[in-house]
Amino acid sequence: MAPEPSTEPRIPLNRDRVLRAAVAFADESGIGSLTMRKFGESLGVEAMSLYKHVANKDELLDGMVDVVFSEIDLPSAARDWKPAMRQRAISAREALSRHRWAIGLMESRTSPGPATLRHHDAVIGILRAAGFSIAMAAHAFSVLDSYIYGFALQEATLPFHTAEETAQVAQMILARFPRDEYPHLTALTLEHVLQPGYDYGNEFEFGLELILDGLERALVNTG
Amino acid sequence: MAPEPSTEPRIPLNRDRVLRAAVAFADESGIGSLTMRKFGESLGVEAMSLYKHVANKDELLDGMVDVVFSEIDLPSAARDWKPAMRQRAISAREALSRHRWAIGLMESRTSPGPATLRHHDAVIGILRAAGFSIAMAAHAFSVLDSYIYGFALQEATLPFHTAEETAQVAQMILARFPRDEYPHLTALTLEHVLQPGYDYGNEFEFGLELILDGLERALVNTG
DNA sequence: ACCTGAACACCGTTCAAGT
DNA sequence: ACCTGAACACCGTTCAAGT
Repeated sequence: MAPEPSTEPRIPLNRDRVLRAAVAFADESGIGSLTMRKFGESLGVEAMSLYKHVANKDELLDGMVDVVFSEIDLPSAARDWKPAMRQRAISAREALSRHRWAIGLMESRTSPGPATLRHHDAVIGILRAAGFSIAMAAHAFSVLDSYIYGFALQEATLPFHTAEETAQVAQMILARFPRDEYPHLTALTLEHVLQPGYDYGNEFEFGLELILDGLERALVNTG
Repeated sequence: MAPEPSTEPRIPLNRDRVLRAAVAFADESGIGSLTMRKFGESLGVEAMSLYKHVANKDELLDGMVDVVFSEIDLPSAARDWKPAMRQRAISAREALSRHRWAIGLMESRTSPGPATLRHHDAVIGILRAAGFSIAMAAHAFSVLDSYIYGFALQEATLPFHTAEETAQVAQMILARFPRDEYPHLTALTLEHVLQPGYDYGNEFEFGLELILDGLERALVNTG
């Protein structure tokens, strides 16, 4: 009853809309500027109205991480386990790269949301169907997710994201200490990182294939 | 409260002492309770006195992470690359496990401290001496560190750290949804996680050996 | 029954006033 | 020249008062 005045095309908020708006806000302004007041203002509501949809800020942050997880492709059960795991790893990295604040939130996260649980369930299901024992499926899950999250964390930590920024930052760091204090780090920076076309993101696939090959070997040897 | 007795010799603060005290404070009370005021109070000084030793709170957090890195064993150049990398990985995990707040801080970290740089330099040096090409040393560095950090992140994220907590939390999560909603996750939890003696930390070595073996293979094949 | 402005108990950081 | 209490501009969250 009591319909909204149609002159005001105000779409009512709900939990889902709040979470998606918060993700967009963090993408644009950084998680550090996401305060209940400023975020509320961006939606045209008072901060206190947000508490209608989330119990508190922690729950908002939990929900945001779950939105990011929902963007990760569920691994396809129609494919062999290896391409399925490869695709979901790449998809996970892309999602965490689109929302760089997400990985830093995971440490303080209290409880996994439905998208997270659904994703974990699908991964375990595919590994089990491929013949991994329960223990080996747990091993595989652990090493793959650790790698994905750790890589995302390193990418988020990098203070540069373009070639120019890379050069600038590397020069600045190198200039801060005598050249012979960290000789190997200096050499690797000069001869590798500062070479044209360098992009740390390209390192992801090397490690991913190394791990997938290792898991294949473990599956063949011991199930 | 509890004003310092003027008879007690007051050891003057310096940057190093402040950083170490902050690490101990975060270990005990959690990084969430580390405010400049409360931390200052724990040292018997006003919050403003801390700004004598660190420019701001961000610099304090940066310094704390560097203290954690300084606790990681530098990899020994006297050993073969594989045992050297294994030992430093285990040492890194232990340090990050002792100071669980540290991994969550890394994402917002602005610039690496001397302990971090020294550590990176030693790792690259050992890999190069073992015959890894520059590109392959960069690959190895990336996959090893991603794995270590990601594992630490997952461990810090786990809402349980003892067997009883594990059982409690698992039961609670399982109770939250119908048993057939996440069947594989449920099965793995019941048949693996809730079995006596389960400790997620034990998963670390499986992935570590898998990665070290993969790197050895890559070294033999391509340098 | 709902909404929200004001208030509360905090933050990090600045700075003028005091020694 | 140093130190620090008070102040400033924020926070997340509560709640009584108003509709």
